[in-house]
Amino acid sequence: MHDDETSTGESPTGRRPTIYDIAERLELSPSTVSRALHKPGRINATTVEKIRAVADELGYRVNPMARALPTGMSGTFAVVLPDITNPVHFELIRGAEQVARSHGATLVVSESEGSPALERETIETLQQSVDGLLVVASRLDAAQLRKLAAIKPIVAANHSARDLPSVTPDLRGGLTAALDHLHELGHRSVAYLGVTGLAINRARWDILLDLATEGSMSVVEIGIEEPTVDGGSSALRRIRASGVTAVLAYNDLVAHGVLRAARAAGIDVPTAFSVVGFDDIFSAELTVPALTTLRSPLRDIGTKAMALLADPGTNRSPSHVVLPIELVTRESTAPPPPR
Amino acid sequence: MHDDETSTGESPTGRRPTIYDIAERLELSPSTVSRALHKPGRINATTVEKIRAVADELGYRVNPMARALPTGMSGTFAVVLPDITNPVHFELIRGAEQVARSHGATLVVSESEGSPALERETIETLQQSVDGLLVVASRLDAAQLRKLAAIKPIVAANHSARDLPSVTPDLRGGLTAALDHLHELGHRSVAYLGVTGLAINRARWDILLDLATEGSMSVVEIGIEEPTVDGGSSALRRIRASGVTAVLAYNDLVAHGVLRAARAAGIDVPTAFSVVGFDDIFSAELTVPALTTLRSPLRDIGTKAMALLADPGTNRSPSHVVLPIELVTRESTAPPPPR
DNA sequence: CTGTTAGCGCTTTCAT
DNA sequence: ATGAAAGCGCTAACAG
Repeated sequence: MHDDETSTGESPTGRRPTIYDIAERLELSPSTVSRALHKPGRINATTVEKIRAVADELGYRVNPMARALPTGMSGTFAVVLPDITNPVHFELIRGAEQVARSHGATLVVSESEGSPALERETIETLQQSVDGLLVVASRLDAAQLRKLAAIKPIVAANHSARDLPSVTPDLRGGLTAALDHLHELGHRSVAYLGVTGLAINRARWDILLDLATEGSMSVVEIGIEEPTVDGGSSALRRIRASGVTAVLAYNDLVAHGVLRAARAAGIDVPTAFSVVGFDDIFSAELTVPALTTLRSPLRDIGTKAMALLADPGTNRSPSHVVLPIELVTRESTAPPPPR
Repeated sequence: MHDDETSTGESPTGRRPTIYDIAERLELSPSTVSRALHKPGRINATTVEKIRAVADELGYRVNPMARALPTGMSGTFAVVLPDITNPVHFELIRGAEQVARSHGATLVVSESEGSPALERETIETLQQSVDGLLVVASRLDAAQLRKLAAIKPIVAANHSARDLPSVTPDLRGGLTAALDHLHELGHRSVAYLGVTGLAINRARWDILLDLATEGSMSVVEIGIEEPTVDGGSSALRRIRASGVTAVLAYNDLVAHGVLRAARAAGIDVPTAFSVVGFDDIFSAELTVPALTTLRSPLRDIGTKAMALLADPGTNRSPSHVVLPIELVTRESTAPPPPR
């Protein structure tokens, strides 16, 4: 059996060829090879040809490390986020990955486990080897981030940071739509299921407070520990005790948890109370009842944020991009029970 | 407002200090600093102290790039997978990330979009800057992978590759359990909803064929294009046409799709037919009916695979680790309809 | 225990 | 259009 049918015929040795190898082969200087490969136009067209030919005959690839040393540019960007397991982040990562790739860059993903200290540590370490960082749902405050950004550009995704470029969803718009929807259905008192201690949570709560004051809606906060399915489940008793007729969940995972707990307890949603999620992750339409949720433009946030980051013209100026949130009405919201 | 309360007092300049800066400050040689920081025991304890002190006074961090050049070790590993968006990969990535971190290494995640050519390209590029690769659900054949592995170690995760270390779930065991379960319920004909053209798919199908021959079960394959929710939905008509009373889905996403389509068509699962998923992603228990599924030890696969990869003693020897699969029985399976 | 020297692979003046 | 040489930050012999 012959299994040698590879396109690029790399040498059998375990060592990758360098520009020296190809320079030697052609009796040229390494600098010429370097230029031929990366500075179009500055070298005789026919020598470029030859160099190219030998390059892929040898299966040459530039060594990004070696390249990064003199230039200070690594061609890689990092995204650091609190929890890589949260489906919310995936579309964001994917958007970012796609844009990074279109710039010929690589993406590094790193998790900070929701710890500010670890987040800081991660950023400082990563800064040595990337051209910029995408910080998602940071647990660090604006001042710290600004200071870190002095070394390598940082753009904030999914949370705002005063002095940094940021890409965020239009929380106010989205929350308004959700509250209006609930109000139209007849609800007058809603609970917000938030994760205590997160900056983004505070922002939402503030807006909700504003909105409630404006409209004729009463709103209470029910704090949960973790933005997970289990976190949501654990809140059921308090939801029932609070007497609200609708709940706004921190995210879809939490909403899933509420649904699961309600179902387990024999409580029908949306008959007993309505549930609105946040994010519209893929499973939101698969539950029963299917989840009414605020669709956050995750993919676009990732795309936009990476575009800002990859462009030297924008990655330092604090431009705040705000993307619209859409209310997706499904089955988990209905008029409140008569009382 | 004073906002200077950072722990490590880094210099106001945008340039990170090097070992030269700290060597100069202490009138030592750079190599002493290098050793003090990374070769414990070889340097006078008190000088190490001083060096440490100056180091974090200056906010020093090693530059991994500079370090990688002479050593050939970058301290980063890559995981390349077909689709970063597939929840199946979440836990695997997370497991890998955790182990990588415990080795002080960074993880790069890269997507190949299911294209063999792009996968190859991605691997070759990444090889220059990582110490090893975790290739998940590869679309490349064993020969190609073996050849690529000549440069940097590759371990195969979630699919086997003859000459490479691999970590895979016990497909045969799992499928046996699923078929037994179905058989006990009274099913005698099942369809396998596979993604045509994937190596791992072929493996499953072969096992299924084996198993069907052994037991008294007839099995047909229904091919779908993509292992996604939509892919699953699109198969409903063919499932109904085939006359089978149970279906084994390629993964939970596909199963979700079948459930969704059935629900939309007013067909009740499991009354009309049973559905068994694969993987047990977090949303499997949230659907209605909750999904009976084969729980693949994703997290452990990630953990194990990265452990093999990070250990120079194991990352070249083709050890095949097989992890057990567990059948999780929920609501989507029941006796077949009487006929 | 510590200093000197050379180089990792590539880019980049400065020459020619 | 091409070459020579220096250097990016760090490590690794090889001396002392």
